[in-house]
Amino acid sequence: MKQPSVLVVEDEPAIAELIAVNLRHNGFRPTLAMDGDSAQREIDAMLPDLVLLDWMLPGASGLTLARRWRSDPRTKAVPIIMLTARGDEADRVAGLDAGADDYMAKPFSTKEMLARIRAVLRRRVPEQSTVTLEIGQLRLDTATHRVSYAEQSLKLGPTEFKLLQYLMSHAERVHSRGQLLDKVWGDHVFIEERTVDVHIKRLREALGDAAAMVETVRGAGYRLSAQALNTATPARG
Amino acid sequence: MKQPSVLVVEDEPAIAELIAVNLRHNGFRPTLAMDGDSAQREIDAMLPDLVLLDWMLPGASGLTLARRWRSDPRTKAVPIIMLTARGDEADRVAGLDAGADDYMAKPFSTKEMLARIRAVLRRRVPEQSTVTLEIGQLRLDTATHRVSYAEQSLKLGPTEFKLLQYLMSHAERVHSRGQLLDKVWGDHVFIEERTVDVHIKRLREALGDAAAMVETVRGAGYRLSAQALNTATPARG
DNA sequence: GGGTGCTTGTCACGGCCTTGTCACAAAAGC
DNA sequence: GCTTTTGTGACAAGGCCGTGACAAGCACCC
Repeated sequence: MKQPSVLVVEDEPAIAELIAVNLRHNGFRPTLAMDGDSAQREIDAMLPDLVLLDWMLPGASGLTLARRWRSDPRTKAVPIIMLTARGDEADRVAGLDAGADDYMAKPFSTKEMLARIRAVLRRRVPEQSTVTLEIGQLRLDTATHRVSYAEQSLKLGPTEFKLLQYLMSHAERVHSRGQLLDKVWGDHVFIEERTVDVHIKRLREALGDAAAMVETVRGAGYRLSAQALNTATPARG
Repeated sequence: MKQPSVLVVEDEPAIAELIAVNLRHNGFRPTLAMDGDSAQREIDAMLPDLVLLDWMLPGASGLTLARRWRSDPRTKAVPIIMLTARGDEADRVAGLDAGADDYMAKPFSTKEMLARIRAVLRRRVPEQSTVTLEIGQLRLDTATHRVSYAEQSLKLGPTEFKLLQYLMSHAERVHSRGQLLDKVWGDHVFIEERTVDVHIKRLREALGDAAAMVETVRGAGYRLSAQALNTATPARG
């Protein structure tokens, strides 16, 4: 899951905004709802990956919402973390009973919030699939995070790894800088297109003998090709 | 696992017998214990594959037993399902805190009980499949809880042992901090991801010469590798 | 019961690596 | 020759990771 969406149901604007800022800053896409009705509308519009649900709400209480969502087949699987007032243990119990996956007592730290969110999300995601990509003598294994060329192990940084992974899974095809930014960096980032050039250079450095497999297509972008090695530099006239 | 053994700790004879009958009918081998002391004796005599533990017990309470078993290296890996009285949800929280893998509120259906038992057993399977793990010169024996490298015996703490056990049973593969938290600590805990780093450090200290086998994969997680010792510093660029 | 030692989770600090950007050099196309 | 596009070295900022310190929890022992 690249950018998990989180629906934050919280009526105090200050707290809601604080939560949202922290979520956004840590790779989540928060949506805000100030009361039960708008929360329901948000849920109807689009299922989030997770709900942060305040216990005390104007309109329908958090408990009611949790119960309703849990009984609806469409929303049943969405994890819910309840936010309860400090020391209000009875609420926690009722919250868990209503089907919440976890609870947090206010006030809570940003770290705790993120830890719990990640833990709850983690539970839903099955083991990542193990894929080995192979183009010519170039081999990339996502499970072991290893890259090798002609049995020789190569060392690349995180970004170069992702870049190569994308190029290998779409080999023999030209990708514009914009497309690479979308697919490798994510479709929300604002990064200079020329930065791709720099990472292509770093990738070529790391690839060593296999550097020639990364072809430049002038005016269009880059391409990974198995053919490139043979037709490296045809004789010049 | 052919016929998983289940220790049923329950003081009401009628309920205990009902559970036992259902278990036997569905391919399990139940053992009964009516109180905390006899439960402890059963555990001492033979490790079951799973424990069904009633919260209310004469003698040591279920909570105490769960805590004790979780802190003992020998019994730490045995999954525990707590049985709580209906409406006594505060107990659930405490039970999960004490390290229970799951809880069931009485009364529960046979179907639910079997489903939860199977789910918990499924989660633990990898640990019970192997007795002696061996990667390179590193050897780990789950039965005797001994670890050695090049015939040299090593001493590691409980958490480091479990961490190494998981890494060895999934060697050469990169595991994110989140995955390690799930598999080694359990998926009901809320622990800082950075805490994994600290235990990796402690594991490396304990491993001595074999420390290099524990590789850091920047931006991805950790990996146990037999090759790590040979390829000390692969050339870059 | 209180002390002692071990284990464990958290934090803060610091160092090293990664990364995005720029400026300029080199190459390609016209 | 001139313009456009791409390669590349340098660099500052930030992120990631290793590590020592510390406090809380717990078992064990007197």
